[in-house]
Amino acid sequence: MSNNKIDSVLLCEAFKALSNPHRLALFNRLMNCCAPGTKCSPVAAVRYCVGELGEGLDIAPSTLSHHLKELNRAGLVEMERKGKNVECWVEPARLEKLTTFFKPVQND
Amino acid sequence: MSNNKIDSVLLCEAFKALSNPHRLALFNRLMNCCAPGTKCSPVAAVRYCVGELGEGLDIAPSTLSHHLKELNRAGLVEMERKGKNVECWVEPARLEKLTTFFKPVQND
DNA sequence: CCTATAATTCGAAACATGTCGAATAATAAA
DNA sequence: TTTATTATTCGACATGTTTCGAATTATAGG
Repeated sequence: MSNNKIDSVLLCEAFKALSNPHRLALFNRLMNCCAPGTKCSPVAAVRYCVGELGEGLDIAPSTLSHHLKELNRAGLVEMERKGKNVECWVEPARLEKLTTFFKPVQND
Repeated sequence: MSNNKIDSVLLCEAFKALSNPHRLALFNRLMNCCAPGTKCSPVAAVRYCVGELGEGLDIAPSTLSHHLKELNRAGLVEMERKGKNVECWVEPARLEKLTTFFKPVQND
């Protein structure tokens, strides 16, 4: 099926990225981008800029930048400069990998 | 709905537990307990003992014990002594929490 | 009780991570 | 060009993590 060895390395890196409270909060903010009660596909994700994502988290800009870089390195978050800002959004493909990991094997 | 603050702490601890290659391998072994192509509910999980789980991982018994303890602390794995051995199995409730985290919010 | 097996605890060493402030880079606007 | 805004890089420090071997505990069987 799929290359299990490579997959587990990618998975491990994703989990490591999400293992920090600040990074989990940042990722969660990006993932649940829509108003509560509103349907929102992760593909059509809203693009926060770096500064907005850190609001209320009480961490230095340098620390925020570092965490976003980690999420990006892990393949969970994409980033693109847009003027003075840098926009961020969730990578749907990697998200899919994570969801399938926890599902029990089913063949029917 | 659910207490978001507590949930994120639990999630974070679970991700931290899975962020180590050895621990991810151990958890994966416990989760995919059934033969490939066989249906296997995580509820009716096979119970490996500690020593069996570490086979082929090339780590010291003390290290193995430490990692299992971490998985247990994170609420991912349950453990119970059975004679000389200690049996381990996946906690289905926590597994459910992880699967739902990645699902996009849907109200319809 | 003594021995063997399975697992855990403890202490130490090497290594990785989270955090900050200061300095730097990239862009926009006056 | 100069200034303001947004974000990143760098170096440093404190704290955590991973790993091992040695000692210890728990249990079963002679």
